[in-house]
Amino acid sequence: MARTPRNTLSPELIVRTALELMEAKGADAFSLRGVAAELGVGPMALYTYFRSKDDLYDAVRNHLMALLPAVPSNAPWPDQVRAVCRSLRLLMLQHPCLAQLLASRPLSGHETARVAEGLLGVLRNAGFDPETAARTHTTLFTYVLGATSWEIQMAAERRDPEAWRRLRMTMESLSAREFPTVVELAPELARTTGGDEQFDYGLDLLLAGLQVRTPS
Amino acid sequence: MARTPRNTLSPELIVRTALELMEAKGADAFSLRGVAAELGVGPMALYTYFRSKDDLYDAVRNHLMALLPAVPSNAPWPDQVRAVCRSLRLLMLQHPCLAQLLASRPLSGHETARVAEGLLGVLRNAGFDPETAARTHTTLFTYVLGATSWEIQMAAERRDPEAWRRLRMTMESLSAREFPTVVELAPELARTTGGDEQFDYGLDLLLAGLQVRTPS
DNA sequence: ACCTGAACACCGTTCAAGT
DNA sequence: ACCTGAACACCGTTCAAGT
Repeated sequence: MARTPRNTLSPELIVRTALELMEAKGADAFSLRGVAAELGVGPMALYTYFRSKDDLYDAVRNHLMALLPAVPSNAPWPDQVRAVCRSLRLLMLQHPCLAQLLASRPLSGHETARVAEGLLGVLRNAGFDPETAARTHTTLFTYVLGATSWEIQMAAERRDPEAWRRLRMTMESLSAREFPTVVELAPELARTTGGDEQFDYGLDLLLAGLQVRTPS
Repeated sequence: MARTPRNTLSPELIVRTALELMEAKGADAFSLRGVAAELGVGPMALYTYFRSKDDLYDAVRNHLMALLPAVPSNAPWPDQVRAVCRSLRLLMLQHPCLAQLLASRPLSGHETARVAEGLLGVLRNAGFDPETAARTHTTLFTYVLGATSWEIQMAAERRDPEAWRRLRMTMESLSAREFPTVVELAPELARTTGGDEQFDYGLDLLLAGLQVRTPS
């Protein structure tokens, strides 16, 4: 690793390098010392730009959340809601570490403001009162978070042959007397661990429930 | 810490001690060396019972998931679904580390079989076809996971004065031109970050959407 | 089998110092 | 201001050895 000359470091460069490392080796394997080594500087060089490792985590999370596209205008509100939720899921799928970053660290507020603004605006324009709009936003956001995190985890598990073998093993060894339905529906369960169809199914359930309460 | 005599260690004792440490200091601060110290043994003593730290994580997760109560029989199926989802949420609230344990490590399959069996059985008895039952189970499970994880994280943030101050600050400093709806609905948003009411709101949305497709 | 003790290859972070 | 280098207090885990 060549030694980097002075004054070539920047917050953006560090965030970009950190993100690359997280996506290459997984968010767990990531370390400040690793980033520093990749940049060809000593570990302490990073402390000029970030006060701590958590600070860098926040910066990476903000960097990723800023990539969220805007809400499409001129569409029925259910389609707009769908678009926001799908965008967030897609971003998480493209950057799997985002799920962990959103779940682990306290939020500064800025990152989630964009997705909140998108959803809340759509819901308010649709005629929902403030309380219902806020409740619906939290529900939709946490659904996307949970569904996509689970999907990512399951996909990772399928890629790891050892973990996948273990899962198949225990699924097959489940007592048909203790878990009759799980055993019976094993093939269906395997097919519903992720994918666009599964995500949209849950999203449509929420939207269908919401349309019952539609104002106007 | 007194030195523990031989043959007093057991997997159960280690799991219980690990769980206590995780709940006292948070899942992040938890370490094998810490557990060993608490038990009054050397770090390597634990390796007789667990092959690795991840192995111990799995054991703690299994231990917690086994605490899930059974599904109430003799009730309308929507009430049964509600009961299962609420039980899982309650378990997560009582043991906040469970959220992280479910999200971080690959699953052996055994832990989730019980909640799956409960939900799937209820849905199949209600008359849903296998595919719909499986899809609905995944949707409900991931909703509970996402909603409760978020709730726990927000509660932790409120307890940390520094993090809470930062969040309030950025919420108040949000540009009213860039984020008009978030600024307008700030009080409502603050009230919908968790709690029984918020959880049930989302759950009822899903159930309402589901009842549209009810067979029979 | 059950457990110890030293050692290895890591961490994040502090502190004093250099430019 | 920007960065180095040594040091501190930790990690999980391996390995050889003891009982």
